Amino acid sequence: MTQPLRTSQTSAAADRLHDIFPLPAGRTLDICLKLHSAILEHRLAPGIKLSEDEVGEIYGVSRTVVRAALQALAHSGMVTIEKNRGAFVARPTIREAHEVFEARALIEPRIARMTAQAVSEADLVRLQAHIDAEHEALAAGDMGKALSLSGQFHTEIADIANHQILANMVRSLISRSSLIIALYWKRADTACESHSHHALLKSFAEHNGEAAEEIQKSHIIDLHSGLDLRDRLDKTNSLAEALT
Amino acid sequence: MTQPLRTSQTSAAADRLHDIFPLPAGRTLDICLKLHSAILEHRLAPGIKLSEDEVGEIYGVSRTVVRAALQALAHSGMVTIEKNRGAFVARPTIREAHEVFEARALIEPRIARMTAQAVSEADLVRLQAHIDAEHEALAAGDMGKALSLSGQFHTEIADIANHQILANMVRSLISRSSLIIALYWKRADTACESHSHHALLKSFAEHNGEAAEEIQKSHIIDLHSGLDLRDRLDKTNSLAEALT
DNA sequence: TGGACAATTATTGTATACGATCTTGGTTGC
DNA sequence: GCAACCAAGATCGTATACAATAATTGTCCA
Repeated sequence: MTQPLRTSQTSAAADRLHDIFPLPAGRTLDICLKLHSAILEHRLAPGIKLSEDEVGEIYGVSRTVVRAALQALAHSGMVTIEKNRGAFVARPTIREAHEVFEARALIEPRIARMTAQAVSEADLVRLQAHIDAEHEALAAGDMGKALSLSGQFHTEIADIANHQILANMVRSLISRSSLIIALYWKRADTACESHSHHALLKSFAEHNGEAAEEIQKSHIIDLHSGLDLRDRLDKTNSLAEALT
Repeated sequence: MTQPLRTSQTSAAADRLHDIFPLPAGRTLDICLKLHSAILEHRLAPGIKLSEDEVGEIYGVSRTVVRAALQALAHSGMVTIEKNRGAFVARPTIREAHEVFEARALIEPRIARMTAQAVSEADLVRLQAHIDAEHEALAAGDMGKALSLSGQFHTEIADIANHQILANMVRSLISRSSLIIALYWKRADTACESHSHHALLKSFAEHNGEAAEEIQKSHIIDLHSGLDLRDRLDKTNSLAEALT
């Protein structure tokens, strides 16, 4: 297909994102993707209010389209909508955080196995480039970008597996993981991550599904353990953290 | 909590359904649930057009709320929306059908294992009552109701497992399964199904997670094999099937 | 001075109106 | 007679206006 006009980020990743939002391409989808990437890049912190008027004015569209976009985001778990109160960037609870990573630990290893079977040479090259970019961002100290790329690595794997439904589940889980990491990440070093990704890629190159599954499982569990999910004041408003 | 006014069907099932649609309770949610159950009960066949004006007039609401409801249903995969053409009850492709049951075969056995651990006496009683109702419907020859109850049985199990994210995934998959069954079911006898459900319940009563996982896995695979997913004209409009 | 109540303000929920796009039926030219 | 084109109708996409609800702030009384 010819490259359609795309206003933001890498078109490859953006194109795949269409699958999450079952919206006929248009302004609504644009707003969706913009808010989505803003949240993924941690430019919109969890809990922030997304006023319809405000968002509409920023992007130059009516509340109607903003509403549709917010509802779409709500369905993917990135936004919560409260009746007569408005939409907010989601603040996953500790419990949700556990559930997300448990779900990932269930689904992604299976995906990895499928990917090891279906992967092509071009895919391997693309994944390697992704890892390089991740290293690069890490070396530059751009932690936010590194984490974002790390998530995209997982979604790319899911795409290669050629299983749309599981891939969309993974995508949704990874989006939520981004919010969870924004709230609960404790580990300073993400070096081990890159190592996992490299090992995973190696197993793909060897078409070793068993190994890929095992590596991915360990990797997810490792990520899970990298969160600080102790029961500190969970329901704290932004007020409390401003006063610490 | 006090029983809120609920316009349709059993409140227990309906209450849980709220989780699928992240909408603040209101007319939009009502329409969503009504269309949802209509589709699940096979009263709306796959492919049927859901005109905004038409639906709005039926339920006495504006197109605005109907639109929101249709978009919500689109997110859950029950409805497809085509730009400038409208919304239709989804027609899962053969590929999607495979994917749905593959995903179920991955997730539901794990859920079953968790349920075996978390199940209470009250849960067991409720599940048994569900099986009885299923037998009853089957004896009465009401195949549609039996299938609907069969699906609800799976969602109830997911609720007991106490894992919201996986439960919602299962709910979504089962909703789509209903559409798939409407399109591709070939097996005349569903007796084996009831047997599986009974065996599952027994493993729950014994808190035998291993057994529950294995039984559920076999059960899902069995359901999958009960579909006629040969490559007959897949993209057929309602026209072709009207001329057979 | 503290709390409860009431009016104001702001924001969302819903309906309606208008413009854009697609479908459909008829007409015209070849 | 056939195909292509054009116009009319219908449906969706979007914007705007009004109504309903919740948060806030100011005021009054104990």
